[in-house]
Amino acid sequence: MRTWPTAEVARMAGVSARTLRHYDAIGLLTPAETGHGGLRRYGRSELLRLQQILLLKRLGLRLDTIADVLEGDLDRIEALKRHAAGLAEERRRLERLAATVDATIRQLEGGPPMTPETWFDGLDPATEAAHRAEARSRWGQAVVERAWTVLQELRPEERRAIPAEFDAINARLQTLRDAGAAPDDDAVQTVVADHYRLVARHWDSQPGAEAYKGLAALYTEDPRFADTYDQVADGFAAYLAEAIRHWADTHL
Amino acid sequence: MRTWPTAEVARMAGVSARTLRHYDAIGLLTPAETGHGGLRRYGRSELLRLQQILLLKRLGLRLDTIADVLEGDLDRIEALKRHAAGLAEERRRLERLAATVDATIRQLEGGPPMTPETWFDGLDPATEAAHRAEARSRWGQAVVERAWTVLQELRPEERRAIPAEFDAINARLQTLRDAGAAPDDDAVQTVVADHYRLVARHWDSQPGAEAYKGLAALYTEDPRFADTYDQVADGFAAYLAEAIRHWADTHL
DNA sequence: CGTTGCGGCTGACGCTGCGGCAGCCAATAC
DNA sequence: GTATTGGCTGCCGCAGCGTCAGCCGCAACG
Repeated sequence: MRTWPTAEVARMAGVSARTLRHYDAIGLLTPAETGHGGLRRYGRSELLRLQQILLLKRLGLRLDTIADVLEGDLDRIEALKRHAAGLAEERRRLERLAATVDATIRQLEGGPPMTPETWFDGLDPATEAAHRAEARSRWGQAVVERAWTVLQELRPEERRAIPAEFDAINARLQTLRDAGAAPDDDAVQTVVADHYRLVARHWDSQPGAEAYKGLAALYTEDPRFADTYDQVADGFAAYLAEAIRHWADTHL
Repeated sequence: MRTWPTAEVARMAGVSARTLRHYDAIGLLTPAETGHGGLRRYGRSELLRLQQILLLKRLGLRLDTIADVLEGDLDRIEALKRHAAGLAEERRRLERLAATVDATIRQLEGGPPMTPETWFDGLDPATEAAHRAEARSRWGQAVVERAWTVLQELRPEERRAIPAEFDAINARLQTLRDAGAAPDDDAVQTVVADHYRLVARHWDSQPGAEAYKGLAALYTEDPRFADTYDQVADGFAAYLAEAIRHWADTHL
């Protein structure tokens, strides 16, 4: 049977000799014979297998998955469909991430600040779940989980509307703060009341003092939130949190 | 000044202690003080820096890029815009790749075969360029480069039309082959003449014998082409190549 | 006073798919 | 005799940590 040395196979297939050695090392493509000081020689069936490998690799399959497919442990079509699903998911993730990046750029350039519905965008599902679980354990189920599910269930036009309302409230607060008003100032507390009503509208029940103050803690202690709020103005998150705590203590 | 130990910072920021140590190791985030057996303590400014780091990381920036940004060596907006461009490119790549995967699935399930314009889809630009360069060196500039540029410059409706014409020719050849006709059979050679005219139509000049035989070599020796053609029927690529070589020898 | 436990530390390996380099061997060409 | 191919075997590097393993210091508990 005709056999070919490494370099020739590499040239024919358009891959490097290093790659062929690697495939040998991981057992993906074993030469037909290996003798005479380790010289590899590949036969026709190895070339065919290499074609299959490169075809599947071109589609983005992992090498171990390719091995499974070629060993018959895995159905090609099944594997490719799973792969396609993964690709679709990755695409969606990238789309969300790109949107978040664009929003950040606009914000840095002086546009409207980043909005709540982008807070969790672009995280992969595992990270996202971990963040939510972690947030839950820190501030209790009530605060984060409800806010989260509420955000998820809103219709798109509602989701787009909410940030603007928060922005408006933030702007009013920032104006008062610039004017030197303390967090427990009456004017500030009036705005906080609006903030509470806004939050309550998207809660599935009226938040109690604990839950509302938990939200305040969220603003300052979770860097993802704190950062967003502090980009309104430096220290704004702490200011808002202080105002909320005072309002909750006096009104709830 | 108040300082916090590793674990506490980790909890506040929602990252692992290991991550903080890693950031220290690569010089991205150095603790305010490190004493008493290597104990790390972070101050307020380190926390702020960590917030910045996590914000940028969430947007998908690489850690060394983040370092550059935070050191002021790189403009945030500039970096983010470059990143956004990269994301867009990656998305396009994934889209093309997904299309190729879908086409492959349909083909494996018995649909129409993969078409020439998907051959190079989903490769990253560097790989693609390398493949083309490599193909050029093997079969000469004329064959691959022209075919490639021609494919690139076609209008979409033309690109969609070409594969069908090739498919039709392949089907005619396959019929003859099934009937036992040799590659140099007159009937086969007539079909090859049509094939030549089809190829010539998309070439920027009439291919000579060498170029046309180079194309035949491409069909059998480049796994990307060979695989596609052999999925018409086993050994079809070799059959077609043989027929082409004979026709070229007698007609060009 | 010993032990357990917690919280911290420092390596070092693992993952993915090779690229690239150093160092060595064998056959061939000059 | 020697310079050139062409092949081989390690091993490092890449991104960003997760995950041990192994050790230290300080506290509480029996």
